[in-house]
Amino acid sequence: MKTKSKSQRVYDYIEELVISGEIKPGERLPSEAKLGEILNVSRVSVRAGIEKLSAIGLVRKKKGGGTYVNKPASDNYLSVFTPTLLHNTDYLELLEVRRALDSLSVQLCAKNITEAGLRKLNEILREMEKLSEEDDFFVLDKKFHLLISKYSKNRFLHNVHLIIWDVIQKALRANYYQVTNRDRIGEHRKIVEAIENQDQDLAKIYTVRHLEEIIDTFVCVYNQESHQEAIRTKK
Amino acid sequence: MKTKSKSQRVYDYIEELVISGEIKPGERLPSEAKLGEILNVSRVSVRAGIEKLSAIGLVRKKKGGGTYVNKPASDNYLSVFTPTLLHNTDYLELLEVRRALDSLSVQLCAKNITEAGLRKLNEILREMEKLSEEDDFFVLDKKFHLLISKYSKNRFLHNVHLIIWDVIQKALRANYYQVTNRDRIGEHRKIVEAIENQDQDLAKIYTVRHLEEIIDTFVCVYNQESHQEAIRTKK
DNA sequence: TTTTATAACTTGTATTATAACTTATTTCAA
DNA sequence: TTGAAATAAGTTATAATACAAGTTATAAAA
Repeated sequence: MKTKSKSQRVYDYIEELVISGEIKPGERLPSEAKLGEILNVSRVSVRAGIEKLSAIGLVRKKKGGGTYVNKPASDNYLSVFTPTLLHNTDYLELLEVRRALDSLSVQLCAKNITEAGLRKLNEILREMEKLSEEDDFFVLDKKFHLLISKYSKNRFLHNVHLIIWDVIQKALRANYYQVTNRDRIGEHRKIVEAIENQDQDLAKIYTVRHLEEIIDTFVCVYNQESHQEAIRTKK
Repeated sequence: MKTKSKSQRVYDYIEELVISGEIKPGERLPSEAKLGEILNVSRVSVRAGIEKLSAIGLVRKKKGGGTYVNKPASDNYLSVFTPTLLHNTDYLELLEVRRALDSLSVQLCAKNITEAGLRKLNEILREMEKLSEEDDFFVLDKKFHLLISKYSKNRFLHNVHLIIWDVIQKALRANYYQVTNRDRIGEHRKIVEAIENQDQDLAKIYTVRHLEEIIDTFVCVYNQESHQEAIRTKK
């Protein structure tokens, strides 16, 4: 029989308090000192347990103010997954998943989009046209696709998209792949037009095509690189 | 300008080491004392940062032995997280995402499945037929679909599926919804047959149908419940 | 060479102290 | 009585030190 560590006991105790509803989102946990008293452990162990809970986003700590149970659906919920997913992720695999999920979200978006949402999409398109720097394009690209997934009105789907774009962003930073975005703006515009007409099928078609263009570009660049790598190794 | 906490600096530093590949899965981190020296912080702060990383499963601590970077896709590395997702997730939204992702994974699976994989799938089918308890069915159901996603050979997709099934499992435990699985076995068998014939399209069709059956059942049960709820409220 | 004992190292927990920040209370002036 | 400012009390963040408990590397012995 393996004995639980003290910090784990703290973790379990608080998790139970939250899941059982004894402490509701927005409410404050007992102070670290009090928890230590209750569970008969030192403040060090209490802090270790709480640290974990805050890492997974169940609670939020406020220096000097206490520790609070998080309201669900705070934006940073899923971002904790990123590092784990990242160092295992082949970018092509991720794009394959995106093709499936973007198809779904654009369909739902075409059904549920509002006037305000459409204005925002068109605004992003205009900003894209004004750009020259490749880096800034990424920011708009991310904003564009996350906006679509947001208007899918499926929060779980949106959350998964948040993970994905977080991974993409970090992959970019880590230079795991190179992007050449050429003329993606036209593809984006077609998608928006289809959404405007609430044509779910067409929106899906354009989105799949968009993703496949991205995949092709990536595969192309990737092959070039490994080719050059092979040449370098020969020398 | 908000200054980062020291524990966050530790967190970021180690995350960077892992993402950049400087420390690879399975390798050991510098000791807490050494990290504190490097970053010029106390061991308390180092431990706080590492605690978070271990909560999200990026690293694994071994008392007396050191802290190691986790190999990705270790079975337990997502489970810590789920309670947060849970009370925010509408089950229907999740099923909608599953429909999209299961379609993809079954297609890839039909392409990439091995003899051994097929044997395992058929074995699960046989076990399902022998069952009576509803609870045990869930375990097999989960195993079945995760096996398919595993043989998609897309690790990112598989990871997302791991998250999803973890959420489903906890939702079950928390009685957020009721399941009535009736005759899902036949649907499973058709999917396996399509995979055996490496017929990607057919496998996809059966999977979509399977998911839509599940959705229908859920909607049906859900409506009944809210109906009864309405009656209770009236009294 | 293999086994065993030892030493060095590493994480887990406890204690104490102080800094930095937040919240509740009290005090004082208008 | 009200409102603002000052104060006190409470809370998390960090540090330093100590020791327990487990692991790993090294040295000694068979």
